[in-house]
Amino acid sequence: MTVDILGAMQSAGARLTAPRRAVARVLSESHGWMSAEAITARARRHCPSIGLVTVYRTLELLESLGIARRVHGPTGCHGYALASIDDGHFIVCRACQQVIEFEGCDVDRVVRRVTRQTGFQVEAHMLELVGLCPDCGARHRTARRKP
Amino acid sequence: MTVDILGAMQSAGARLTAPRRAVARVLSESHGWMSAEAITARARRHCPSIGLVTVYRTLELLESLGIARRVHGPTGCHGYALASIDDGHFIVCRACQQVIEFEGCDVDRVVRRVTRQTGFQVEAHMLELVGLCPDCGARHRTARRKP
DNA sequence: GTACTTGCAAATAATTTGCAAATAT
DNA sequence: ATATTTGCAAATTATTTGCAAGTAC
Repeated sequence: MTVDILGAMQSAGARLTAPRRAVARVLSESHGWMSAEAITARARRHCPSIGLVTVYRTLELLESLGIARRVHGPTGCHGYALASIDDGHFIVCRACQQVIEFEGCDVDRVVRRVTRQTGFQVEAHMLELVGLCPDCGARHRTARRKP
Repeated sequence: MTVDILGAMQSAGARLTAPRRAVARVLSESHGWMSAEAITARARRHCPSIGLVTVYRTLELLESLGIARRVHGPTGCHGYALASIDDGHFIVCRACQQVIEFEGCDVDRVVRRVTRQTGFQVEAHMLELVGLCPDCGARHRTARRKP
C-alpha cells in the first residue's frame, strides 16, 4: 500500500478490523474507481463475511479522513477511489474507469475572479476531468480505422 | 424567460406540452438549483396533473439540449439548474442553494498539462464551486458575532 | 390520424438506519 | 471490560421502465 491507510485510520482512533483492512486493500490495489458494490465483491476475498453496509461505512470513514474521494459521473456519484494528494483531483477514463490523480488545478485564479464578480465566498471546489486513457484511446482509434 | 427554452425544445423537434412548459417556467423562475421533486411540486401550480416521471423526462430532454445542467453536491447529484452559457459552470451557495453561472474556467491550462503528463485524451471536465452567497455569508458572520 | 407524450404503478438502484451479536483494544 | 464495529433486514431516497390513455402537430 502506497499510502498508510491502516495507520491513518488507527491514528484517527478507529479500530483496525478485518473488514476495514479488506476495503483498504481493495482500494489500494485498484487503479480505477470502484462502486461500493464492486468493492464489496472484491473485499470478500479477504474478508468473506463483509457486507455492503460496512463498505459504505468504511468509505465514509476513509472519506472523512481524506483518504478516499468520490468520483462523480455524469450519471451520478457512484464511485470511490483513493486520494493521496491533499486537495487533488481525478482524471477518469470513461472506458475503463481508470483514475489518475493530479494536483494543482489552477482554479485559484478563477476562484478569485468569480469571488470578485459574484460576491460569493468560495469554500470548496470540485474539478474532475473525463476522457480516454492512453490504452483506451489507442483501442478507440484502431476500432474506428476499420469499422 | 431569459433563454428561449420553449423555442429550443421546439426546434429540436420536441412537442410543446403543458408539462414541459411548466418545467421550463419553474426552472427559469428559480435562482437556485432544484431537485426533481421540488420542480414537480412547483410545476403543479401551472400544470396540476404533472407527475415526477415527466419532470425527470423533461429534465433529461433539457439536459440533452444543453439548457439544463445537473448540480452535483458532495452528497450526490440531486439538483438541476438552467444553463445558459455553453460550457459554463456553477457556483452554488451551500446555504440557500442559489446558483450563479460563470464562464471561462481557465481549465485549459490544467487540461493541457494533465494531457501531457498522463497521456489521457481529455474530452470533458466538470467544475463546480461551492461556498456562501453574499447574503448567506453576511448572515453567517452576524450569527457568529453573537453566539 | 399518427407519432410523440403523459401519468400511473411497479421495478431498479443507491444508500441509510435500527439493533442485537461480535470484537479490537 | 467496554465502547466500537459488524451484518442483517428493512427503510429511504432517487431514478427508470412498461404500458395504456391522452394530445400536439
